[in-house]
Amino acid sequence: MIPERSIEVLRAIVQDYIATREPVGSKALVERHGFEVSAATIRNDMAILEEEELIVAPHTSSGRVPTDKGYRLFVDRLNQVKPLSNPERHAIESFLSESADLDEVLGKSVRMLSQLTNQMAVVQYPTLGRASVRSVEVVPVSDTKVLLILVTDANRIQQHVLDLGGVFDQAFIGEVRAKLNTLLVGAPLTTVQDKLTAFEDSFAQERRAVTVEVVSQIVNLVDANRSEKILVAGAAHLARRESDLGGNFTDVLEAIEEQVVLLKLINELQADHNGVSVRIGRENQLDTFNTTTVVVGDYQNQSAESAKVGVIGPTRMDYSTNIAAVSAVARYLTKLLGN
Amino acid sequence: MIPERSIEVLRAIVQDYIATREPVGSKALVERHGFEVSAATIRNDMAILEEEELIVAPHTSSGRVPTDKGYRLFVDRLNQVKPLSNPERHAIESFLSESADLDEVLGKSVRMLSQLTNQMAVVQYPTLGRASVRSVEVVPVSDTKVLLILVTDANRIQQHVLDLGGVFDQAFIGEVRAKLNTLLVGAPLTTVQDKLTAFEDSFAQERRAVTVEVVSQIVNLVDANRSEKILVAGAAHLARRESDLGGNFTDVLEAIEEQVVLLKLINELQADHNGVSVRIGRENQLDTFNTTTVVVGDYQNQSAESAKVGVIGPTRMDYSTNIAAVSAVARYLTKLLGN
DNA sequence: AATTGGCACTCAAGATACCTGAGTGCTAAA
DNA sequence: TTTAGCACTCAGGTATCTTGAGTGCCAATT
Repeated sequence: MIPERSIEVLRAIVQDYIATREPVGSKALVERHGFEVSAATIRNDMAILEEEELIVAPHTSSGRVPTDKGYRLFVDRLNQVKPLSNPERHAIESFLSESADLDEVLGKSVRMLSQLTNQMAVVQYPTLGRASVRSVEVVPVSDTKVLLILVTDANRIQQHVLDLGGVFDQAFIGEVRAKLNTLLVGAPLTTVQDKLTAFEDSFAQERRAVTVEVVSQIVNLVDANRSEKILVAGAAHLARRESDLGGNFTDVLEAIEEQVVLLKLINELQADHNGVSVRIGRENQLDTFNTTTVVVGDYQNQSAESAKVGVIGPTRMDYSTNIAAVSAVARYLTKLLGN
Repeated sequence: MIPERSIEVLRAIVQDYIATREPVGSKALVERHGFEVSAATIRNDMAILEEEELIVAPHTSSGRVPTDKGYRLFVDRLNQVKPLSNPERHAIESFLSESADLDEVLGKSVRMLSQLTNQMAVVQYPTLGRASVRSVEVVPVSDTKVLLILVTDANRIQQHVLDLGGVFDQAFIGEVRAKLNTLLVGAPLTTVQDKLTAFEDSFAQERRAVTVEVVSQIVNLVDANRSEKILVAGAAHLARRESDLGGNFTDVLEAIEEQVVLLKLINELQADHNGVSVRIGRENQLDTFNTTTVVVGDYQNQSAESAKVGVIGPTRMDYSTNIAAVSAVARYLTKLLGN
């Protein structure tokens, strides 16, 4: 077991290193934190920490720097989450309070989280696996085109413009709309495809081609609901910390723009701390994200489907602030979208 | 007037510098380009170019580097736009051919342009100043909420969820919808606000509060149409060229995320070369964009409203490729959205 | 008048050496 | 277990040299 004071020393090292970016030495520790022992004693403690691989010396005889494992212990045991300041709480509330559609809410949230933390922020769209169809609309938008609208949730609307390939009459559109609604309203998304198998059969022969197209697009909309999508904000913050990233900043940015890797990354995390979960450096198991920490939280929408919000930054980050902010934004999102 | 050969020397310098990133010297020029004169002669030509401020020496006695003015002359007079390769053309066509709504088309376009050029790409949404209302839909999405949909254009749909603050009956919704359409269908966007001034008066007293809200949201949707929006892709490309940007990469990224500055920037440009316009370095008149070149083209939608597509990169960029790609994407967008 | 060879000159960038000081690890005493 | 003392290490700063690519200019040549 690691002695109490050694753990305190680790906390001090993490705090100082986060604050100053300099490897921190025994003397500075004694001075800046109220340790009632001499530097030599602290050095003994540091030897223990080094033994446990919680800190390392960048080169023989320089101060120490926390390892991923050190940060981990810090986050798990030492980090008292500092509550958001009142202005910050207020900002979140008023910023997100005006009800709006999903795109707006998520867009605002991710920008706000980025500002709050000075980190790059990400938010994932809910997947709606368990949701069901609320209504389907078919709206003419030109001589030959209609707009298909799929409403699955008070905040979630999907649309697609469909070219019917010829002029259509109003009655036909009405028929399509009525039949679609009869078939689909209330149906769970997972069953939509099945329910539509016989859809085109109920139309006159010459209309078949068009109705097939309609079905295929509806299915696409459903899939789009399921397909995972992510918003990102604050890339500039990440760029500013480039030097903390050990040079592979470009790779990180690329991976994030790819979205696929990013999705995988944030979906592996399961909430623990205050509903927030943290992956530090190599814990991400991806070379690209070797030097980054990912902090994510869950939020739930109306259908109790959950998705992630979070921030991504260098492992040398202000864990207290970031965990608090992510946790707060996740809670507010749940409040707002969960009704 | 600058002698013919000196101009050729400038072209060679620009090409070599773009290719190698090294300041280029007289000897290398003679070797790599088929000048039938000696290095000393080239040096005389270079003296002329320096006199004209088309090139500079980073330090006494090193090779030369083009100035903004040098690039400008290169772009205006020397740069024969290289046509896209066949695979590239094909990629554009097939990539964009599947008709889809505006969000999809623009999203795909900007990513493709970024890939084609290896630069950060941007695309602006059309402003629709001259467009008019095609239809308005009001769709219930929950007990107390409706979805307002404004269709202005076959490819342009705007939506907003509106909380009515209480339970509503179907007949009322129908009435709202009918009256809105009677009033607005065919009306130019600019007149929508006027047409709605008396809207709420036609409803029973107890409904007034709700209808006022409806009007205000419709006006918002119209404004959102007018408000300028931009998509960005390929920030990683810009990051990779960070060193060409003279260190203010972070500022550039920040300004681009701000969107406001970016909008101003690209809207100042008027098409000239092949329908494409180029701003080089200080020509942007913004310190932040001192070392970047912006290449933008116009595209038109159905209502003949135009918007911009383009790329942003360091002044040291491959002008031929970038101008060609921007021009091609702009043309395809016009074809696709202009019908 | 344009071109060229020759030559002295400049300066960034790399190599080398040296110094300094923060910080360590270890040992022996308290 | 803690501490003072001390020799040791090494990154990073500074100073000095060297090298070579490249220049500007001049006088000779075409």
